[in-house]
Amino acid sequence: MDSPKLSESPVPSSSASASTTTYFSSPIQLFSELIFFKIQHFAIAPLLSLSLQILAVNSPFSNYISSLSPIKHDKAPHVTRGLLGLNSPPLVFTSPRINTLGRPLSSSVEASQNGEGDKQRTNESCNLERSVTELQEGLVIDIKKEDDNWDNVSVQPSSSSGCVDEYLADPVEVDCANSAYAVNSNLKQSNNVLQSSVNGLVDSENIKIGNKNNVGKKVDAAQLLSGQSEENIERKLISEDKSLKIVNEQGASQGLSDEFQKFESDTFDLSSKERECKNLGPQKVVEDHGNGCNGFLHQPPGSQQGVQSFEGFAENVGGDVDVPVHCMTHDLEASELQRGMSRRCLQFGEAQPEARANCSISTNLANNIISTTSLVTTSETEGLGSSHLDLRVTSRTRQLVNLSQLAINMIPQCYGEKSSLTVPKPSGIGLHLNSIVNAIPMAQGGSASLDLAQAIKSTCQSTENMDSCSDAFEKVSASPQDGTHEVKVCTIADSAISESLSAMESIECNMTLNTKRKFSSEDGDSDEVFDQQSPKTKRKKLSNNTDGEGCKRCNCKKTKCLKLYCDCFAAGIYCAEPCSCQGCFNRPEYEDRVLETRKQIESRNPLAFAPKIVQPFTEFPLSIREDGMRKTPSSARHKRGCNCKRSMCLKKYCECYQANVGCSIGCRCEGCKNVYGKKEDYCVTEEMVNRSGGERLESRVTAKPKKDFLHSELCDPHHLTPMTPSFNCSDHGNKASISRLLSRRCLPSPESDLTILSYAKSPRSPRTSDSNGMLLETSKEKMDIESYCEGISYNNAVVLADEFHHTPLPNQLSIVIGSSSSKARELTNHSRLQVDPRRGSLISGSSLLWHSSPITPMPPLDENKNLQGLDSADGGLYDILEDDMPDILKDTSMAIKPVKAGSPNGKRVSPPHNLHQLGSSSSGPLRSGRKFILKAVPSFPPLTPCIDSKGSNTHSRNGLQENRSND
DNA sequence: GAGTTTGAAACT
DNA sequence: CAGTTTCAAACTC
Repeated sequence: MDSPKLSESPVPSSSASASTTTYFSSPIQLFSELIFFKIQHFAIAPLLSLSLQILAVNSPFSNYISSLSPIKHDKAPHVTRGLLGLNSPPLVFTSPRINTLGRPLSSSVEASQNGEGDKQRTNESCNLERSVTELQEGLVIDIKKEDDNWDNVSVQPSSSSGCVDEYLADPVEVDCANSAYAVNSNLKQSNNVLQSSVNGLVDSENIKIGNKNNVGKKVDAAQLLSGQSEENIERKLISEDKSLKIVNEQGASQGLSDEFQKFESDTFDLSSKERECKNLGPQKVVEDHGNGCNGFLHQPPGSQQGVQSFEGFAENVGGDVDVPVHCMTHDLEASELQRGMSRRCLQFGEAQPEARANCSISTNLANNIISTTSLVTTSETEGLGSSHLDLRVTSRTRQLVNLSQLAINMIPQCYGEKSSLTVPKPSGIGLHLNSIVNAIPMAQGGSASLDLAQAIKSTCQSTENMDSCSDAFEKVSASPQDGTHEVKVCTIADSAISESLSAMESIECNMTLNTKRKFSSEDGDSDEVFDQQSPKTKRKKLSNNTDGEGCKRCNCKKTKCLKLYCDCFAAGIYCAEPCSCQGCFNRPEYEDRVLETRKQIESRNPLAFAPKIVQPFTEFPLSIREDGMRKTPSSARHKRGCNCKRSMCLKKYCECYQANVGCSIGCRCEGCKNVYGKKEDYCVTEEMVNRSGGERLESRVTAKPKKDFLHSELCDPHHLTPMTPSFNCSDHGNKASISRLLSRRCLPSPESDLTILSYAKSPRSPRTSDSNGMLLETSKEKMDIESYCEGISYNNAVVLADEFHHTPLPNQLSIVIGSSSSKARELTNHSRLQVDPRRGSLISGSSLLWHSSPITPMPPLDENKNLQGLDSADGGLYDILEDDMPDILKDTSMAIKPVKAGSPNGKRVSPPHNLHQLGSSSSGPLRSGRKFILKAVPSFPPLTPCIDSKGSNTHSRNGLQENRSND
């Protein structure tokens, strides 16, 4: 796809116009081609496009300058352009996808036309240095002029690059995902910078941001006024690029970008820029300018090596592109630039905490989400305090930059950032390994941070939520200051969550929570007050709140909320006002203690914080679904099973019943009468499945039901928890249970993040079918809501499926099956796998979500399989996606649909008789890319070990379960 | 609201 | 691993 587009765009053009260009005429063309090729395979096209743009920008810019004025002054603008070049990618981001390429291409074309390509770059780099000084003098005006010129030029190219736009769109997304690093720190600045850069560099057409011109100018002017060097500007531009990407993605998907940008621009511009500038030396800046886009791409380099994550990949791609380009002219410079970029990244990371205070859309949230998916270990989270960026980078690198990440990026950063600012503490939330907390800097009150993250998640999950997010952003933007921001953010997030949940019945609870939280946050030490409150009063509150039961909280008296007895602690969330606990240590103030305790518990039982409800792995395979075997009994089951003796699994004493799931083989209950499904029935159904279509699954995954559970868990630990909520909603009408699950586990708990899949699955269960249509709908809505964020989990699932399909069975299977012991590992593995394997697919998927990307088609197929498998018979996930999923998700869903709707034969989807077959069938043109990704996956150091461990764990568990069943 | 029941979690 | 104790939620009155 990309290549053709490129070929089109490159087609000749008059040098004077510079709009059209001979892309390939110059060596740059070769690079570009290579880049595109890579991009196509990896779905990293956006990055490549960015790099290309940078190159083009530099060259054309220099040309333009040379032509325009003898004065080096022009160079300065070039420098700015170089910066802009850096920005140019953002421009692409800013204008979602579309025109960015065109401009860069045009710029590149111009350069190529000049025939100087590399030379120009070198010249530009020199010019950049000059320009740095000049810019301070008042280059701004020049830049504007240049921008105008560029606009003219770019416009033409843009027109030519209709296809390119599509590419760009994807790249943007990818960039966003990749940019996660810088995003945090840069987002704030990036908005303004991007706007400015866009104004200068990008054509007005490309830029979709309404205020960009004004804002960007303001920013530039402000920077100049402030006396900051061009470096700052460049840095800003870089950051802007990232931020713009993110913003663009968001905006494209949901229009949040505008608000978000506004917010960011309002809050952050100068401070973050200044910070960045401080870190960067002028030389570095110059270098960066010289490389412009390259630098942007290079940002990740540090992570690239170690990380195999998508970002790393994208970065690598960018790096590759850059490298050749630089090699053309300045290898040394390129290396330096890369260094500079890496430095910037680090610096940004450092700066990020501060920036976070500004409440830019949070990469933090994204990180949190990602972390939830990736399951960053607590140890990782520990380091949060000082270096959020590092953690992020690592987590990100480990984690795959999936669509989920993109979605995460979409999530407002305000929360995390603010929290970080206000609270120096490391992300406290990380209570659950599974949970997002780890990655996020939860400086804020633990509960609040958790709530925010959750809220963000929820908001992100649903399109409606997106709206709420936007609203929240607006609100945040409205509140300028950090402290207030935090509170507001929390409230907003809560509100958003509540909104999303409202459909789910938990609204009331959320509202109360929100209000309480608001008060608490506003008041400052509400927690203390709350703690001080008598348990009775608390209980009253709880009872009031718990009318819907969504808001229930713990009432621990002796455990100090540091044991699994405490629902809050078990859910990985901090205790909050609703809790009536006494002597509670499950609070942000005692984060260290909480983390330690968690570690201890996890050391004993790695799955202690894993979701208890698991979707049987057997559902995963499509064949089963097609057969319809699995549809009947609710697939979701309690991971460990209950041990009821007197309640007959008909009361909430029974965890299975409480989770609205049927009992399974794993249960040791006596006289089971579980309404959702008796243990006996479950065994029967399992046998049926195994006999009929289960063979496939059995061959690879598991023949035994328990194993299925384990596998599902292992594969997607997150899946487990989520499932329950849906069930709750559907069947009993146990709003309480539902609300509880939703409020706690689904929303607040990190587990919930992953739940999407389970939710989707849950509908299948007969119970759900039995449940009222209303309930079902609500469950779907819930699923939808969460699904958005859970896109991550979704992606994970997809990845897993892809892995099954693509990778040689043994390894992948091992990965997928990965022992339950380390869910976090699994998650990380999955995420990684996703990233790597999916770069193509996932990215595409993400791109698809955000914008249709050329790559998407391929991934969907795999995803479809995965989804199908996940969805099982009902395809609840599918439905969910269709219903309320954001466009992005819808896109993915769309991709998925064909698979489901269509016969297994569906276009590219091969009938999934066996996982192997699926894997083989799934690949299409993208396949190569996927394979590539897969290869990359193994390279991830953490993955393999994790996988191995998982595999062993799973097996052990399976054995245990089997033993139990035998017993 | 107090007390009882229940089963998971923790401990030995 | 099994048995016991502890704990907090669920439930009953």
